[in-house]
Amino acid sequence: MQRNTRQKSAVRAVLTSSHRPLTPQEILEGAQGDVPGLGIATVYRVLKGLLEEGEASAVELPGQAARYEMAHLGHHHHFQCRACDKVFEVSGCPGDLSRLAPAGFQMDGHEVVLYGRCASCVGTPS
Amino acid sequence: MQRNTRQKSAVRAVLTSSHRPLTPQEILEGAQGDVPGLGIATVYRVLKGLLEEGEASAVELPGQAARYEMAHLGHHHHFQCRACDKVFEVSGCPGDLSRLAPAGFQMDGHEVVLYGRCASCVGTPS
DNA sequence: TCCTTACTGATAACAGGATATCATTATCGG
DNA sequence: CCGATAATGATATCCTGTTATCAGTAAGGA
Repeated sequence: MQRNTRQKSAVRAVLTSSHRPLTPQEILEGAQGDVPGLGIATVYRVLKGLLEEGEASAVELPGQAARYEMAHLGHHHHFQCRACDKVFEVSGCPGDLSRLAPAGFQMDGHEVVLYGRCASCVGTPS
Repeated sequence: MQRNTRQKSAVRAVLTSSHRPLTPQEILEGAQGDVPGLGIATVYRVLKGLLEEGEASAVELPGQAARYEMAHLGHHHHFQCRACDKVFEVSGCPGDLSRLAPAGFQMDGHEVVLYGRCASCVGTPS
């Protein structure tokens, strides 16, 4: 039987209110506002459950630990700030890139990551 | 003083002859053809040197350990085969993607990864 | 050729991210 | 309100990729 716990709700709330993918650590810190004693193990357990149920999805970027976001309908990409390392959603998509695939290769998907400075870090010295 | 060793030459040769980014493990196995006793520590040491001198560059893909390739001039991307996991070079580029960045963000680069099946894995059952 | 010392190989140690363990807590059907 | 048990928190453990250690080896200038 599946129970509704304060911990699970808190994790879900943090993911929902943040409109960018979060690391388990960020989720932990955010959810501890609601559930002070929350532990990192629980965050991982809840995330695992949300992934299995399709409620959340993992976001993997080059050279980075996985981040998590609530599952959205539709294909989208991400922007990583080189100053604060936060990852943001990007709604657009360059479109069909299969023309780039080498001859004889069969392409079925793509990932795009944009890099630069987010609105709050523009102008900040590196 | 810097010495030219058989180990260093072997690593360089493997990277040069393979036209795709290789994991340290793949480099080890390839270079052991030339230098049977080669150890993984030496592969990492040589790679570190090549990176510092700009001879090689690291290729990081989402959720993957770093791979290495000899430094090329020019911007390019990669294709990862979902069947054999090998990574291949892609010469094209979708072009300027700054229109995708959220308003107020300052974009200075991008990464694109294509997924699918490489020429040798097309038709292979998953 | 000899000698200095950079380099090597084996392996222990490390790093971090994620999972397993286990006694305790708290959810929720009855 | 109880009681069975799912879920939790603290922490040990795992895991994989990478680096440090150190005695032994070999590159290359003299």
